[in-house]
Amino acid sequence: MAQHQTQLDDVFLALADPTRRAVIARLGRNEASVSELAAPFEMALPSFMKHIRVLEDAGLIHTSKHGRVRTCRIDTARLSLIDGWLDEQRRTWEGRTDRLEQFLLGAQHKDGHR
Amino acid sequence: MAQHQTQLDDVFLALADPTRRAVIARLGRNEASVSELAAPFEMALPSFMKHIRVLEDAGLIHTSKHGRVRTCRIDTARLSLIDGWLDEQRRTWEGRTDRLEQFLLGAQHKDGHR
DNA sequence: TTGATACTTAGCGCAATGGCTAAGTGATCG
DNA sequence: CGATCACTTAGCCATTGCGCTAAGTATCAA
Repeated sequence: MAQHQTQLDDVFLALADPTRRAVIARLGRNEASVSELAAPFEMALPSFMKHIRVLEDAGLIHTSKHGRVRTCRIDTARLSLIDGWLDEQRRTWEGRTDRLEQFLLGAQHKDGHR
Repeated sequence: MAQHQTQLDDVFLALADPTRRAVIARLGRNEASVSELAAPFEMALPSFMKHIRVLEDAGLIHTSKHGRVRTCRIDTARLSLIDGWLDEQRRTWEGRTDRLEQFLLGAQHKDGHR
């Protein structure tokens, strides 16, 4: 729960960057090495590596090194964290609509409460 | 499309903070004034107002001022931007799975899947 | 008209982000 | 062995994020 909070922080923060979203989109197709992933971008490799690290810290990707090559894989489950949060919000505001309807239907008056 | 990118940047960034997610959750129930929204938090009002501004700039909420009270409302449509992006990713990696299955089924060899 | 209320503006401080270069490490190739 | 490749580490720098206080503005209430 408390952990859940900072997990969402990390996931949302990680996705708040076009480079990192592009990496996620790319890894959706298949796994890839760091340099394959970096190729489309103009930035220096150390800069790019920071993005990889951010994604990994957020749990959105996992990486492993074989020889001198680090291979990156997406963790699709982690993106579902967002689904969960979104669903929670939707339940809230759909509930709100229900109560609003009850209010509008039930109390033909002026003000019902608060 | 180009705009779409920075919109996602702003939305994800806005949600990468527990205070702001709490505000969104709260506004899911009903609209509220700034000071009503700020009440549960310990931070100073100017600090809190920055969060409101970030949410508004991201398009996640809209605000309007009547007298001295600024009222905030959620823009549920904006959260759907995220749904769109998530769906896009899912289509990508589900497509990947299909191709992987095709490969695995086409070439009956060693392992079935996973 | 005076005072309280509800922001609002301005500006400070510190930590984190996102870019860079330079130099290092450990494979792999010729 | 020596060169090359694929990162990796270290450190610098500018900008941004998120908190604060102090002071200002505009309502509204009495």
